[in-house]
Amino acid sequence: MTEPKTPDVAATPGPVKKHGRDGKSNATIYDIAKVAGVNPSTVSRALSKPGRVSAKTQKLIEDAAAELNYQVNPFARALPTGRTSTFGLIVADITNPTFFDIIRGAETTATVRDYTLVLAESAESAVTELTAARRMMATVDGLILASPRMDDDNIRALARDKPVVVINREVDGVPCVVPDVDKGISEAVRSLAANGHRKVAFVAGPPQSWMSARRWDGVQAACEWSRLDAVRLESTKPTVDGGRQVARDVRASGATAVLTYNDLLAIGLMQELQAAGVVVPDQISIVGFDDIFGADFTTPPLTTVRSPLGECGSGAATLLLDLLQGRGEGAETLRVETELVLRGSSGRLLPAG
Amino acid sequence: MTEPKTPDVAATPGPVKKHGRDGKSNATIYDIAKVAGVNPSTVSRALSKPGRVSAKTQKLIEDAAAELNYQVNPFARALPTGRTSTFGLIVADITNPTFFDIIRGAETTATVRDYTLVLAESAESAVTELTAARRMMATVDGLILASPRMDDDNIRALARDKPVVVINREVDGVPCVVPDVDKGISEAVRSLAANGHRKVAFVAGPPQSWMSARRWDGVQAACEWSRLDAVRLESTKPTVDGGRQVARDVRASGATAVLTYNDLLAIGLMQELQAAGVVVPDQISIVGFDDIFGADFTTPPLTTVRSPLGECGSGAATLLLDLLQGRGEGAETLRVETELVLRGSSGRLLPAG
DNA sequence: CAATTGATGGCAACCGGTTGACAAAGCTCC
DNA sequence: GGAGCTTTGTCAACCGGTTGCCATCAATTG
Repeated sequence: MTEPKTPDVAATPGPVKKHGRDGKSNATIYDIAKVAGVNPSTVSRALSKPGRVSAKTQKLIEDAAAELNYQVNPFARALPTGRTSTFGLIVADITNPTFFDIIRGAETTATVRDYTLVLAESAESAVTELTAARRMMATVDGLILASPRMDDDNIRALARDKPVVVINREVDGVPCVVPDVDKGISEAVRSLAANGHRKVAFVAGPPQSWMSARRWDGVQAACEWSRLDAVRLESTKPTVDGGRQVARDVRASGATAVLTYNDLLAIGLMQELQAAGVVVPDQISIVGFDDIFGADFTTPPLTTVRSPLGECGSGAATLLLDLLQGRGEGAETLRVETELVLRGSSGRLLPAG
Repeated sequence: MTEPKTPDVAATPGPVKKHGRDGKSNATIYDIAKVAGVNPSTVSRALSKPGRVSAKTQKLIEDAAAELNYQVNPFARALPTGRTSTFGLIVADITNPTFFDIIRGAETTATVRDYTLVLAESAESAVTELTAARRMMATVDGLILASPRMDDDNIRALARDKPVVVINREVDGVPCVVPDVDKGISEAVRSLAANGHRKVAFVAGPPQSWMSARRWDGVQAACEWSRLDAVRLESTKPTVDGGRQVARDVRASGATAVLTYNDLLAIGLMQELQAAGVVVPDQISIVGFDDIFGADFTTPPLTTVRSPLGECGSGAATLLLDLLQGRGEGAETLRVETELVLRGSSGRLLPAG
């Protein structure tokens, strides 16, 4: 049944492949066609073009397919069509828990809609990122870039080739999913103001991060509104360690409340301050960004401006898949809300003891 | 140059594909052959079989390929060969941070060796897992199963088809990567014994988890060695929430030290105990497993038996790729060491106040 | 100098599913 | 009963590499 069509080569069996395709799992539409007594192309149509063949033939073919437990060969399908039912997700840093939820959201949506997720990381390097993106482009139907580091033009160039969705950054002409930071930030700043704080520090993230710039803008605006002083501090890297390192600057700044570019910085900062005997939140209030996994493990648990990361991931995937399946608009930007998650690391400012 | 070979169909242009392959990025070996003045098959050989063509022709072809900035079409290659330069990783639960490091390790190794990682999750369901595995089998060269929930026979069945590597479980006849828990556990138990504890509770994980069983075995053995009492408690699910729920049982058990199946349980348990006014570690010592991201965010930071998860991921990927590239042995098991990470959640037992 | 050998490139079949063109069959309607 | 239209299935080309077999040609050897 499944013998090769060229009987002559069968004479030289060749090396026995340990994991050959000689199992029972490799029925083709030709096999089905033979069993059902129709032409292979009819089988193809029955299996992919709904309604193109008569109900009777349809059933015949489906039965045969089931009997042979047929599964399409994705490569054979991808070759002529270009469709792969696969999309790529490139994250700046797999180490960073911010992306965990994004990955999860994207993966879940992919599975639900019968797509497969392919994952890559750029190690925070624009060059690596572009390389990975190019490589992926060949094998996927579309691409999601989470917090991309490459410049806008490169992103648009990729988007010209296949659908691309960007997370955590706005790029003209490309569909994006961005948390709208204003609501969360203004909630946070108002809460700090209400607790008697007068001077707020913002610990910035990587210089090339679009989102860091947005957050600093938002903090400035909100502070102006609430008539608070805002100072900006720089971090070396957006990690727990970076947070520890910036503690000195924070104390020197004289601010009684700190917002950090992300939760990792906040956690590191809090650890270092507490180690130095500073009581959080009595002496300094700390507010992070993102509400990553583990943000509530700390003592006190971290107050943070939550970005719905899972929603970002699934939203981006949905946007992309809609685009792929032709029911997408164009380059629309999906805005998701941020909100303040009030926990223990921020609160009333007590008079210095 | 790149016009279709059937000029008649060009008369009916068809719908303009927004993301067609009409860009400049789709040179084929035929284009190269034309430029270099050789046969397509020669191009194919030059590009994949080292030394099969003369150095002169090789150069000619490589230049032409570079000029056209050619990239192989992975599908066209996969179709006749079955090779895809891709492997799959199925994790029980993307939500669970245990897998983050595993994913990262596997992804890094994949990239280094020019493979692509495809990710899927099974949502802790054996059925979903098997479905995902089957689906993947069609598109990957090999598979890594991290903490699989399906039974041994199904794993072996998959392994018969293509190379499979299992993480966090031992399956006869299949290469595995398992943390050797004994060292870490005995360190942990000895430390507890030295601190005056006499009764230790173990909070178990999912009943079908191989690793949970191993850890319980290890705890029993170590306790016997150190002449401690060991009691086993059950958790509803291996999460922070599950840890909270088991707090009542822990207190009722009379144990002064607890080892939990994983860090999430430990963290939840600690939160709940602290909320009830129990002082950790003065009244109860808590030891987790895995040393996941965030295990040191808690106050006190969590003592835990570290499994080198990243190493598991990269080790499994290496094992798999070696197998794929023919330099693997057979079903060898890679054992990685565990070690006690002593932090603040365990320590000397103070006399009850 | 002829014969043997090895290196090199070309030919053509093949992987498995897709799709435009077309023909046969079925159906309606006058 | 036949013209005209719609359904349904077949044919064959095609996607882009891979590879066994063979022809060619140059190099080596007796």
